[in-house]
Amino acid sequence: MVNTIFDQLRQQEKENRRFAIVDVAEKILHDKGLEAVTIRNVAKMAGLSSGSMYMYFKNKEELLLCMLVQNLKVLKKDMDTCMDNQNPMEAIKKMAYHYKSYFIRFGKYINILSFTIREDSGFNNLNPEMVKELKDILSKLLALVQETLSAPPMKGALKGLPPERCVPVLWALIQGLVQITIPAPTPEDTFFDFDQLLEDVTHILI
Amino acid sequence: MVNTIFDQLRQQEKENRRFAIVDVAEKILHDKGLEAVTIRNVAKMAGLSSGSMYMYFKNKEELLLCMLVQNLKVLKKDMDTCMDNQNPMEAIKKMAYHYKSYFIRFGKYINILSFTIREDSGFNNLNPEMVKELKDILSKLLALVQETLSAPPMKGALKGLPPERCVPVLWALIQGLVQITIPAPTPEDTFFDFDQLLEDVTHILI
Amino acid sequence: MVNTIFDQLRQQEKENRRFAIVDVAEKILHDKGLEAVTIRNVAKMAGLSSGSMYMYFKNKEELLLCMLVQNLKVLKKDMDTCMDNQNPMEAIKKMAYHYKSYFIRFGKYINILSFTIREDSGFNNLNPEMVKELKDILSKLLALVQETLSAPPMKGALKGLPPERCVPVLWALIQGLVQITIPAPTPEDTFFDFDQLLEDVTHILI
Amino acid sequence: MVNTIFDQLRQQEKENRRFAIVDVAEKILHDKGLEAVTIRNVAKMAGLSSGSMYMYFKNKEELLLCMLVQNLKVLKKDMDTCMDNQNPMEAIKKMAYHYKSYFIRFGKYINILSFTIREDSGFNNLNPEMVKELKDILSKLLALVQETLSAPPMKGALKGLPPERCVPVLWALIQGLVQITIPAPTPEDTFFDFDQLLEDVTHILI
DNA sequence: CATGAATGAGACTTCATTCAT
DNA sequence: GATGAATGAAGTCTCATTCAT
Repeated sequence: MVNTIFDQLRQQEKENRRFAIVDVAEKILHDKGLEAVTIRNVAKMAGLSSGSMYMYFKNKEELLLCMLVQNLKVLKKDMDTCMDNQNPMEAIKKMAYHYKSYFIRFGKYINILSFTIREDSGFNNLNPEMVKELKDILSKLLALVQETLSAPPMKGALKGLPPERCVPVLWALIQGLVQITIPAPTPEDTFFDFDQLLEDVTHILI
Repeated sequence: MVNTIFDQLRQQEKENRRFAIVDVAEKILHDKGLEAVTIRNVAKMAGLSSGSMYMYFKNKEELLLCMLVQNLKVLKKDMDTCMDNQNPMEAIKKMAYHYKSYFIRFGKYINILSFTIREDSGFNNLNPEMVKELKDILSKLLALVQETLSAPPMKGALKGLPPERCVPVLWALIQGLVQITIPAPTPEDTFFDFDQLLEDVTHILI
Repeated sequence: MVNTIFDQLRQQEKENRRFAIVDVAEKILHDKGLEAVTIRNVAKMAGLSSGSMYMYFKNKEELLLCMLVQNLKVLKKDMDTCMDNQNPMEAIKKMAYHYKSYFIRFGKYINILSFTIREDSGFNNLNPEMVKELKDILSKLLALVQETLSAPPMKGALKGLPPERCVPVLWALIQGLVQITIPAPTPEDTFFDFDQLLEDVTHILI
Repeated sequence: MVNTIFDQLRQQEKENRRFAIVDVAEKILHDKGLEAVTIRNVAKMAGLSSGSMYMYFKNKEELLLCMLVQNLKVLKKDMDTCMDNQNPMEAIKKMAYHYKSYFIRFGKYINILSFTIREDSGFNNLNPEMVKELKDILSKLLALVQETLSAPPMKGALKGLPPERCVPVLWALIQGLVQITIPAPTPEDTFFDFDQLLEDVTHILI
């Protein structure tokens, strides 16, 4: 009931530890793939017992969702910085880079759709609040892109298509672009080059 | 030692059974999701013992890879039919539909990247021959698209970009397009509409 | 060392809190079943930390034992009120109702035998004092029944069997009666009807 | 499809092993109590891996249900032998003994009601066929008692109460009787004596 | 060839209990 | 006194894979 200063501290500490755990989980995700992201592994790497994991996350799904949200927040923040740019085309290119970074860091392993479109794929135990938070961030991201596309120099660039219809076009493009240019560990397995492709795309778009 | 007619028959039979098993696996994949694709489930549905599965596939991974190859073959065949089309733009739209179909049927569950870029994520035991076959089909697919883009009416359409550079642009676009328009079970969760988006994209491209 | 007035107060307060906790535990027991009666759940519902539970109960077993004792006390009190009744047969019927109430409230979930006959089944860490208290109440309950059976109108009712031998007969009957008439959630699964059965039993007895 | 002789053998063997496992489980139940009846413990004692337990039982609940059914079958068989008896009162006494034996062996630990009245108490995953079998045996048992009570010498014994209403009275009596005379490990903790009580009850009943 | 019983590691999760603060 | 974070053992269950028959 009483919200003592101590409670606040505790709350803060808990939040920090959640961050730390998510960081560890992300490292495992990146180093060994999604299958290696088990409660046990994460706990061990984070230096706690697997039982303790459940103090910070209701279950494994929540941990994953947390990772996604955290990554999206970073992405959002990165994208925000692009807004200052005078040249919207430049802004969009930068956004593409940020999305690439996000994708390689996280999106490559877990698709955002798994959470928003839950269907049956095992995500049923999620904290509704967190799901809401997720959808919020998503909306804001889309709004950001739309805003960029509505800026004067960009307006009408895409053959006069209204900005709200440009957004999905752009997103699809960037999403696909990033995906097919994911760098393989051995260069000869990497199909396409991101920078070249991005150049070509912007060339076509305007 | 001797390559009798019998050996050939056996070989052929084996191949047929592999097909049959893969079909079953695919049905399970689509009906119940990736998690339900277990060796046991597939074996039971196919009417053989789980032990026998290992006569046809070295591993579970190989089964999955086989599924991918089989699906890519279908995609390839579907795409081939688009070539006849007089109008390259129409051809490309049709290709997009075929890709969508492939994606919903298979690509949605298992990303091609998991196999080509193996890295770590658990695919280490693959038959190199099959991996080679996979890459072959992939190349052919890309060649097909490129061919379409090189046809006279299309030539120079994308702001004069040479066809080999148009291919990835197009692929990225379609890949992303399909991905972000995946229909959710509840309509209100489906973010964008495939047909609308496809319209807009083609409008912009030419 | 010195038994100050403060110590007494503390003692009293501790006792009160024990009561409160047991009440909470009972509510959980009835609402969600025995499995939900965990130290954590009880603590949370009672508004204290799980660690603090151990200030009031040596361990979980003791909490359960405490619940039993408290319920038996209520049963005893309820039964006491039956004594006033002029008609012993009526008194006995009322007792049966009280026992039924006790059974549905508590006995159904935790059998008294688990505590008195400890043997093995996990109850080894009990406070001997409490076990003694439990046995005391039990004795008093039996004495009560015997007293009722010794009252003039009842005397000799059960074919002249001496009261002390009637007690177990009666108890067995009531215990069994209550048990086999426990109401199932769906009426068609409830085997027998308590009231009817009670009628029949009394009809036979006298 | 084809029901070969081999399949039959296998079926039989599987059945036998189920029996064996149930036996082991029962031993554990009796020796260490219900809480000790874990899949792990049973598997270890039976000499298999815990994973293998799931070849024989869909889940833990099914194992328990199986134990119950098996025990009820024995009880039923035992009770059948009582029918020959010329004297129905003797038959009933013998039934009581058999029930006692069943109760000490099994009923004491797991109440039949837990299965038939499932409510929420954790039994939700049961094989409906087995539940049906359970209810069948139960019905037959009750029918048996009723038949005994309908035999001429018994007819009208219980103050003319019709046999179908005598059944629950009797069952309640025996159930309660057995329950309150359960022998404690230390004699001084055993409240009442079964034989004495049974004598008294029959004395009263007729 | 084919079978399916068996394995054993490992997944998630819960909970009574302890202990530094 | 009180707290609640942390533990660690134990629970149920699944699954790819092997191997005697």
